[in-house]
Amino acid sequence: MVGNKIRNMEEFASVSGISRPTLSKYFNDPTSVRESTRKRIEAAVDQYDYRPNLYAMNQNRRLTKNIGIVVPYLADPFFAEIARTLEDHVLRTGYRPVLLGSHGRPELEIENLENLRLIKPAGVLLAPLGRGSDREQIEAFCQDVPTVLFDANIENVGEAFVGSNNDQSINLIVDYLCRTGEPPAFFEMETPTNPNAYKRRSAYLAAMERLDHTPRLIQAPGEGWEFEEIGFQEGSRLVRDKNLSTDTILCSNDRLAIGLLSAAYEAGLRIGLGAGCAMRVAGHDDHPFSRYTCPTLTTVSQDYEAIAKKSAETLLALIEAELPSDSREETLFEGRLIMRGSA
Amino acid sequence: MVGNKIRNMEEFASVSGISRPTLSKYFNDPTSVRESTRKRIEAAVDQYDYRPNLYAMNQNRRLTKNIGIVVPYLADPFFAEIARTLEDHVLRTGYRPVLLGSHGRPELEIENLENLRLIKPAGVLLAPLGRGSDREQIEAFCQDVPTVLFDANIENVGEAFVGSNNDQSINLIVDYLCRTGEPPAFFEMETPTNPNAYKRRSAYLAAMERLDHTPRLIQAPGEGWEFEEIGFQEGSRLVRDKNLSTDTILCSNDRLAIGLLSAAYEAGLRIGLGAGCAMRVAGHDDHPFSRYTCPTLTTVSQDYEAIAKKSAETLLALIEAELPSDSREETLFEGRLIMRGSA
DNA sequence: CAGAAAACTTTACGCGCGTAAATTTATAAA
DNA sequence: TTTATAAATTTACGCGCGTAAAGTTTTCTG
Repeated sequence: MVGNKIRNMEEFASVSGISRPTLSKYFNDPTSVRESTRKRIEAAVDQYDYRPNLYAMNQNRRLTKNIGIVVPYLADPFFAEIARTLEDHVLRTGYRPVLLGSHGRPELEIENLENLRLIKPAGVLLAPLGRGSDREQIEAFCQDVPTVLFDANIENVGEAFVGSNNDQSINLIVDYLCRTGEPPAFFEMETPTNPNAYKRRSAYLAAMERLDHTPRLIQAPGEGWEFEEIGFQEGSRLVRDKNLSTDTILCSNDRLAIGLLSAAYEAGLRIGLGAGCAMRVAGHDDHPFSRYTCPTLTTVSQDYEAIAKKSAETLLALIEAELPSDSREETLFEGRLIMRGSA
Repeated sequence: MVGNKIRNMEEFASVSGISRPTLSKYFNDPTSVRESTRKRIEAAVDQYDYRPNLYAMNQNRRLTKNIGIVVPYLADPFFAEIARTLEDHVLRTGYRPVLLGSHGRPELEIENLENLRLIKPAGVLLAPLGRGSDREQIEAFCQDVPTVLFDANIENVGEAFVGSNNDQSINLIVDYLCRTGEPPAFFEMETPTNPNAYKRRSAYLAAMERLDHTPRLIQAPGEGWEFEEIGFQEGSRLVRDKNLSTDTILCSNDRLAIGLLSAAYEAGLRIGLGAGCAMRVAGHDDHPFSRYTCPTLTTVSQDYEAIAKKSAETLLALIEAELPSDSREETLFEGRLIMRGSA
């Protein structure tokens, strides 16, 4: 440890014996300098504990090493988990993730994008709110900043989309449910926030038709992101009225299912597929909490890791290519059936 | 909308008819200019859609308007929720929140602080990991950057601490449990990650002693932040062995309780305070999911809003005072009993 | 309305780094 | 070794803004 702290790259250049332009190149991209020089620089960095001023670095660069990650709702463990995975992938490639949550509010989503503009990100990974999103503004943003959408698609917005194949996953679970008991009714929100919900609804309708069963939609009223509460309220009504033509309910997502399970429990209704059970419930997403519900929740898993990996890789490829891709790539990952106690 | 975009403050000064130093003052603190000038500037900002370059702005400033928020684990809805509340408070005061999660990893916690250094934050709100935290490094950081700790305390580190009064809240729930049934055993992690856990343990022991009951600790093995899983594992053992001297279990936090409830359900054990129930379970924190467990979880609420508000206010006062406070203030909020179905 | 105080303008310099161009040095290929 | 090529150095300028100092205008006070 040397007494005086290095104040800028100029000083660091003189003490390390390496010219400032070369140092600048190194800090911009360590692989852009010869290996021998890189080692010398890294030794000096360790010795003098120097780190370049982030603001001065980014001021004159057209693009920074920042990558924005925007999710609709950070308090939802599903998004928290996928955000965490994305952060890891971004970090590993030498970029700086900047995580922003939109708290379910469209105006905050736009504000987040505006704030991201200020930090001149190399690219953005965006999981849009869905229905509430201001399509025009997001589109405008995507014109300026390379953006990959994930989780929820907005047609023709962004350079690519990575999500899961709702047709396949809903088919999978409908098949399973029909094979092991009565055909399911579909439990969803009346006005879903998320476009996946619409996809899942039509996938359900198609699957039921294919299997020659009459579909049945149960639509819970309510707005916002308190899905458990919405599922609980409508679930309570459901178990009270008991005028259902089936004993099996497929929920549009796990959080609704969690609310429904809670309502059923309160009503003393036994859920599961064993004898003595009044009802079967299945979900969708393999939410982190779905293995601790009572009973544990049968669901379809989304491949978090694959979605995160593919999103990050697509964006980085886009950034490195330095030009907008000519075609908009859509990647869908398949769900896996997770058989647990509830159905 | 005028055709050409304004490229810098110089240009904006000429088109708006206000000198650049005044504009600079305005963007630094809108209240520092005369009201009439402020209105003129704001009109011009709207008209020309100009926003100053963040990097150039921050480069020469000793401190920025950034406020770091660091939490140990963003995938825990408790922290996600409190982080959200903190963000709101910070935004309202004209600062920019920068949210970072440590993913339960001490080295990442330090890295987060190092990254925060780079953006020269005006202050930091830190919920430390606890046991795993590198005390020395955090202490060094707090020397340089005004920091308020919340949720988990580290003795004499940071300018202030805001958390909840574990003595009071544990007393509250122990009292309640003893009054309504058998005195509780205490269910916790063998080696808790969080200092609150230690506080709660001793509060439990003291409360039991005060009430002339024999305390009983149940200590679940396991490391990391998968509390539900740890609670589930130890819970399964517990309901299998059934050699408990009481039918009432107080969990150190709600997430452990969620695991325990799940284990009990799997084992066919009925939880609650009614007749026919084999066991009572209570938690601590009023975790967002605790109202959807089966049965719903009786617990003690932490006052998220109050903790967030006080933390943010304390930090801002500190920043505005521009000098380290002479005494380290510790604020503890009281918990409220949330009576639900499980106990 | 005068005088003082506050707010603003003009002028000028500096921050820490990016980056281009010309030159020198190191490395690899023949 | 010579030669071609890649990499590093030297020199120089600019980015967009912070900010200090001195002068000017506006606003406030009585």
